[in-house]
Amino acid sequence: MTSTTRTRSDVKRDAIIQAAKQAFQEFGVNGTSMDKLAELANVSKRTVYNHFSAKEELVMHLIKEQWQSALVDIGAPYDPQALLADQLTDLIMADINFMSGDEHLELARVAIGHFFYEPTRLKDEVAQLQAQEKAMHRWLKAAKKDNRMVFDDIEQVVEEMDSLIKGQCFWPQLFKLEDPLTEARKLQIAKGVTALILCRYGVNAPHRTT
Amino acid sequence: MTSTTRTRSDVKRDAIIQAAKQAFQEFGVNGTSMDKLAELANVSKRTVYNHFSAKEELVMHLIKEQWQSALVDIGAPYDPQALLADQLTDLIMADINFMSGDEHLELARVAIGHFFYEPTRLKDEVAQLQAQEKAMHRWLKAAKKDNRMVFDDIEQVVEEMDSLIKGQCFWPQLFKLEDPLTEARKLQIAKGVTALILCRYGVNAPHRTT
DNA sequence: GTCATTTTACACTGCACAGTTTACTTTTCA
DNA sequence: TGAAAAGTAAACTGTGCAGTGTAAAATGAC
Repeated sequence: MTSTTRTRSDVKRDAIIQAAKQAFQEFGVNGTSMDKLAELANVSKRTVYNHFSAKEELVMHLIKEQWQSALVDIGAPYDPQALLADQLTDLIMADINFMSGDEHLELARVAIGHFFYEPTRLKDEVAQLQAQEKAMHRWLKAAKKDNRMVFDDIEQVVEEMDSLIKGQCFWPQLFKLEDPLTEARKLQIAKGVTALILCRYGVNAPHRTT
Repeated sequence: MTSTTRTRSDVKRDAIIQAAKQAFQEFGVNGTSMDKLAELANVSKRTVYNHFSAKEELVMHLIKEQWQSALVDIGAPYDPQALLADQLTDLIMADINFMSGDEHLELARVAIGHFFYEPTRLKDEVAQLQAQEKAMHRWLKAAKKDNRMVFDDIEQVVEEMDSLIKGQCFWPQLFKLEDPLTEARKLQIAKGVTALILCRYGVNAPHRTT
């Protein structure tokens, strides 16, 4: 058992972080007073300030450290032997699982809500996420080199896939406009996106010139 | 000339509305005090309260009345004579022009920022926008009946198009992550979406079973 | 020119909330 | 077991801001 958080201090700290994550994502940073937060964490307000010298520091801890550590490496390199459709669906599923996972969604809600009116800072935070797209990038490039896909502008393809995925698995969930996705629904979406992309850019499909 | 706003009262009122739209979208409702707002509008604070009894009322005026009146009817019914691709590109262009128009973008920023942590109210506001999708809906249905498109689930097709459009013409602009779209770029995106959708659901394309 | 309406300046109330201080208690661990 | 470290409750400070009250001044209709 590596998990038992040791000192009482650590236990309290975790309680604060969990309560903050929960409250900030639900009511927003401005909608959560430090008194309310302390109460939710079952901790005295002074203890909160012993761990985080200011509210903003707590917010930044969530956005930087916690969100950082929620990042997942989306693996699976291109495999010339396997079916394109299967590989792509797997890649997309991995992306969907990350994007629509509770941890990511909650922290994204905190970050986006907090930086909504500060485009510069928001851009910085979002930038680190774009790294996730690199796996898709590499895979597409390999599939093209292997002559199983055809496209001029890889950025366009990535953007189209990204839009399709986020539009169905991220934005509606971020704003709680829709219920969380079931596994079946995720797979259905992944297959839909795969079909769309391969139909257009897979080698068997007819192409229209841009 | 129908435009000369008559009474001085109306002039002031307009100044307040314009200043509020500008300030709320840039700094957020909470980030704009009534004193600051009055100053921006070149109006005394008391005058603001003479026109709108509370801050929230001003916000709701922007979101309800102003946003309402920014709605555009996206016309063009299905035409069995014309090329599918041309018609669809036109429809999408109309959608893009609306979605990424300054008026819509600014009011959306006010509304989404204001209701970020109130999913229920946000859902209501967003719902009225979905009406815009009806034109696309009708067109797709007509094209299917005319045997020039094939699909099982029209909702899926609409959602895919919507994701593609918003992902490239709305979300990045809403958060000011990207520069405003040029006309050329809009057309490029519209053609990209058209190609993707027709390749998959147009009658000449090969189909994969879901 | 006069009277009603509207605007303005500015002082004022009340509240919510970030952050601090104090006096006291509990936990840790050497 | 006892001293250092961490936690607690509650009162307190200061600030920013929504909204009000008031008396004087500008505007406009007739």
